[in-house]
Amino acid sequence: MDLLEGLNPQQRQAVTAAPGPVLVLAGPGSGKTRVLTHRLAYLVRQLTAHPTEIMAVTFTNKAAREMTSRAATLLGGSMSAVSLGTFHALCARLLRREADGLPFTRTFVIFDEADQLALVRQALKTLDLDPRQVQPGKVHAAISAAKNELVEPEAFPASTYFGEITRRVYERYQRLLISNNALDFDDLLLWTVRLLRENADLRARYQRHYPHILVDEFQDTNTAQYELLRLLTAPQPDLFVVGDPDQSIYRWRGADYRNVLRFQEDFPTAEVILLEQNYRSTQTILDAAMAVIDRQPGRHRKQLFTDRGRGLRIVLHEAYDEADEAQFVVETIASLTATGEADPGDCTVMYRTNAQSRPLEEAFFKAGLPYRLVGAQRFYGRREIKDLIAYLRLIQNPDDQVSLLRILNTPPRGMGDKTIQVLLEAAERAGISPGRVLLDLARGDQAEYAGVFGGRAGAAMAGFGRNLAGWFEIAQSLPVAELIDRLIRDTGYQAYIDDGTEEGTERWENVEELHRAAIDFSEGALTAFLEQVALVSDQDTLSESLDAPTLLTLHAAKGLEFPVVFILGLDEGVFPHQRSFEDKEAMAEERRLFYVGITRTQDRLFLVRCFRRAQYGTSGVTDPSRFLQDIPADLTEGGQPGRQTREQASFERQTRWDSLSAAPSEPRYRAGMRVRHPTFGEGVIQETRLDRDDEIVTVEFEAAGPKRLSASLSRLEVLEG
DNA sequence: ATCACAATACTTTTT
DNA sequence: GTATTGTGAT
Repeated sequence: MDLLEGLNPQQRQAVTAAPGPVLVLAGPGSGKTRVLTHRLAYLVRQLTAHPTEIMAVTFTNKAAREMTSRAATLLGGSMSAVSLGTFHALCARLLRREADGLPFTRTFVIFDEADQLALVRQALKTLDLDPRQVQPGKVHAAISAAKNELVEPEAFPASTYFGEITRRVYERYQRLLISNNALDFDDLLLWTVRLLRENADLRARYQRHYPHILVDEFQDTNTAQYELLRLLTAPQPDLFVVGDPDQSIYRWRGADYRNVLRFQEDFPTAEVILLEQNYRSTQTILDAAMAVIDRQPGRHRKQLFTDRGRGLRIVLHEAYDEADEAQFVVETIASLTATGEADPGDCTVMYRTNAQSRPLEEAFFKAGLPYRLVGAQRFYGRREIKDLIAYLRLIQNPDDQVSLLRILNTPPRGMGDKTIQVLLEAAERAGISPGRVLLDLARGDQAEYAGVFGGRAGAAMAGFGRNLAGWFEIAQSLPVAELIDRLIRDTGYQAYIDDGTEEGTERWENVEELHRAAIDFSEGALTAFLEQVALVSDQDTLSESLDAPTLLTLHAAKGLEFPVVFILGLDEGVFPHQRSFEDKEAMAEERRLFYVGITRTQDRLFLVRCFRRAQYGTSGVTDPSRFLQDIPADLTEGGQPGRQTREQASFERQTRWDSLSAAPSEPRYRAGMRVRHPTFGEGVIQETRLDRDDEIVTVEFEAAGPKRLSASLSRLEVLEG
C-alpha cells in the first residue's frame, strides 16, 4: 500500500484509523500535515469516499493549496472536488449559497479590520459617544471576542460601564453591517452557526453532504469554529483533527486550546494518537525547545526526540541596536552563503512585531541582497489599493456604504462634506442605502428627492451614479482586470495618484500590481476575487520562486520550517511583548510563541537581542528577554546576554562607538571606477555619496543592472580607475 | 472644495 | 518616528 510508504507506526495508525472521532496530538515537526494529507488520500482510496464528501479545514489558504497538490500526487489525480480551505472561506461559500431567508444577500461583501473600525466609529457617533473616551479599538475587540464566543448582543454582559457601552455599540454595529449588506470575519462563522442551528433540514443536508471532516491546527480553533464542527458532524461524526496545544498562539483571536479537552469530553469514543518523533530538528534544537516549554505550568510534558543527532550549538548574539542587529543577520547569512553552508533561501528571520522588519529591509537593501517579506496586510492596507477595492466592492454591492463614503470624492469630483451629508440624510429618509439613491438619481428619478439636492451637487451625484450604473452593467460580463482598467480610466485615477513624485510612482506601481493579481485570478468573477482579497493570509504572499532569505513574524512562521532561523528582538518588552506583562495567560502564549519559533529550525538557530532599542523615536536600554535564561548554557555558544551586567554592556557600547568613528570621512570610490561585486559581477560606478557613517555607491552592473550598495557591507573590488 | 501643514495619538500578533 | 486626523488658508 503506497499510501503508507515511509510512515512510522504512529503515523500509520493515524492514517488508517477507523472512521469516527480521531484526535491526533502531534509535536512540532512530527509530520502532522503529512498525516492529514495521507488520511485524505486514504479516505478516497481505501474507504472509497468520494472527494466531494470530504471537507478539510486548514489554517491558511496556502496550506489548503499545498494539501490539494500533495494529495493529488498521492492519488495520481485531481483533488479539486474536496472542499478545502480555511473556516472563513468555507463559511463564506456556504453563506452565499444559502443566503435566502437571511438578512443579507449573496452579494454581501466582507469587511476588513479597517472597515469594521469605521463602522464602530459610526456606531459610537450615532450613540453620541465620544471616541476619545471610548476607544473604538477596545470596543471592537470586545465585540469580536463576544462573536467568537457566540454571544449575541442581547446576551452581552452589561455589568460594567464599559460592558454597557459595548453592548449598545454591538447592537448598533450589527445593524449597520446588515444595512451595508456586509459581514465581518466573525460574522462568517456566526451566521453559519446560526443558520445550521436554526435550520434542521439544512443541517441534515450538510451532514449528509460532508460525512468526512478533517481539521488542521485544531488547537487554534475558537468556540464558533468548534460549534460549527459539532453541528456539521452529528450524528455519526467522522471527524479527524490534528493539533498541538503547545503551539496555540491565537488566544487573542478567540482561539481556545481547551477545545482539545472539550473534544475528548464531547467525543468520549475518540481515538487519541500521539506523534512524538520529530523529523525536522537536531536534538540540540529540541532540547532548547523543551527547556522553554517545560517552564510552562500545568501542561502535559512530552519528550521530543529525533535520530538526527545533536547538531550545532545555538548561537546567542547581543547587538548594539536594531541596525546592528540587522547587520549581524545580513553578515551571518552572507558568510553562510559564501562558505556554502546554506543557500540564501534556507535562511529565515523571525520577529515579534511587523515594525521590526524595517531595519532588516534597510540592511538587506544596503547590502544589495534580495529578501522575501511575508505580509499581505501591508499591500492590501495601502491607500490606493483600498480605494480600488472599495470601487470594486461598491460595484458588487451598492449597499456598501463604507466603501461608498471612501471613494465618493476620491479622486475629488466636487462632492464635499456638505453634499455627502445631504446624500446620507436623503438616503435615511428614503429608507435605502446612499448607493441606491445615487443609482436612482442616475436613472432620472428626481421626483422622490425633489428639492433636496442643489443644482451642482445634484448633477455631480447623478453623474457619479451614472458611472456606477455603467460599471455595474459591464461587471456582469467583463473579467475583473478589465473592470479595473475601466475604473481607472473613467475616474482618472492614475493622474490622481501618480503625481510624478517618487511616492506617487510607487503608489501607481502598487495599482499595477493589483491589476496583475486580477489578471492572474483565473475565475474572473468579481465576487470570488473580492472574497480572496478579503481572506488572504500573510503566508499567501510567500513566493517560492526567489532564492532569498524570508522575513516574517513568528505568527506567520507557524507551520513552516527552515534550515537556518534567526529570532530577533529577544528583549523584555519586545519578546515577550510589553502587553503581556500583566496577564499570565498572555505571557504563557508568548512562551508558546517562542517555542513555535525555535521548533521551526532544522539545523541552525541564532537568538539575537539588542542592548538598546528605539521605540517612539527615542531609544532606551533594554533588558534581555526572560526566555533567554531558559536555554541551557551547554546548548549555546556566543555571548551570555542573559547574564551580562550593565557595566559590561556600556563598555561594549563604548568600544562600538570608537569603531564606528573610524568610518569613512571621505569617499573611497569615485564615479567612473570599474569594480567587481561577488554577486553582481563587474560594473561601473555612477555615483557615490557619504551617508552618516557609511558610503553609498550606485553601480551600473553589466549583468545585474543598476544597484545601490553600501561600501562597508558589500566588498567591492576596484578593477581600474 | 481642496490643499498644505501641524498636532496628535499610536504599535502586538491576523482570518 | 510615523500615519492619521484636524485646522486654516487659498
